[in-house]
Amino acid sequence: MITQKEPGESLMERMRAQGVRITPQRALIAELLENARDHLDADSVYRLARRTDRGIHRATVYRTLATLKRLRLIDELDLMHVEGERHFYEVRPSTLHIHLVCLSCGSVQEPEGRFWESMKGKVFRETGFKPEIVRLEMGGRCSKCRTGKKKATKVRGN
Amino acid sequence: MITQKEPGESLMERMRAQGVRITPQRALIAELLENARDHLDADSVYRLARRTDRGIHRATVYRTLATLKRLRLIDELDLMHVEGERHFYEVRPSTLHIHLVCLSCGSVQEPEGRFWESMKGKVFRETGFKPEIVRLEMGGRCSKCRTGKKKATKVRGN
DNA sequence: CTAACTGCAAACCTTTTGCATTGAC
DNA sequence: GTCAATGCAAAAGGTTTGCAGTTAG
Repeated sequence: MITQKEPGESLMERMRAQGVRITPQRALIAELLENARDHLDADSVYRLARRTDRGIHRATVYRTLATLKRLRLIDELDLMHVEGERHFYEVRPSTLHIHLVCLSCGSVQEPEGRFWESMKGKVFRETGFKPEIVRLEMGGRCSKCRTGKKKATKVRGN
Repeated sequence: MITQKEPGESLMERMRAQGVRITPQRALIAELLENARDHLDADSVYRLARRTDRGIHRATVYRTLATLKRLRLIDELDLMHVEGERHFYEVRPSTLHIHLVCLSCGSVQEPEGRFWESMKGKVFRETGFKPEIVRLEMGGRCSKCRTGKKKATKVRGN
């Protein structure tokens, strides 16, 4: 769901365009992030990367994620901490979307739309604050968990 | 700024109403959270609490914050991690507001308004997801930092 | 009185850092 | 060839937990 390929360049091409030195490790991490079916946290990236490169080090993963974040090529998410204190990452999407995290089953929905996009302009017009990064996460109950059994599978506080 | 007193009961009264055992430590922590002028993180709560109760323990602070969070009496914020990985807390406000975190100076604005409140209904109507906790944080540049000197005081990635 | 809470200390988990070596451009 | 990135290991930072003693209701 998070992998609607950007029309433009790949993450690696954009890294190169930003003047970042392309190492095999970075290329691998970029590819993993782009092809991920779910949101990955640092440890997931590390374990996936090790399938291809046995020697890759955790520190390299962290450093690469930090670089990508600094270049605004990926966004960092907390997903309401339903899964502990990990941070998750996604390739920065072209249109703003929000994350609906079900506190019962842990599923994450990502509705898109003009409505969310309009928030940035509204904030700027009303406060003079120029938003660059938007993180909108809602915790609650997805329709399945609400209509189905009341007993939640995996209730989390926040 | 975050202390517009709720019309209803105090945080401690609401804890009691929820069946939580009121200890001096919990009463103290609740009072600190309610009277805080800024957003507090766990360590700030701990240090403030120690001014009154020398013997209070960090673990008690963490456990009380977790309890309040579970009861939905306080909300947890990350404030875009401009200050590291700490979590900040605020007494759950009656009206939804958003947090605008300046990546240059670290200031936090909290505009309120119907617009943000309307997001919950919109999400529910369009997706069937019932939002309980909303966390909307934007990172960017506040008007001062944009109009003033271009060199930021304290630039942070995200 | 008793279940729930506290203080304590140790563990835990994720992330960061200094340094010598390796490698991209 | 040179500067930047990697692997390594150690430390940092923030949070959690098991346990024995204490206390609110």
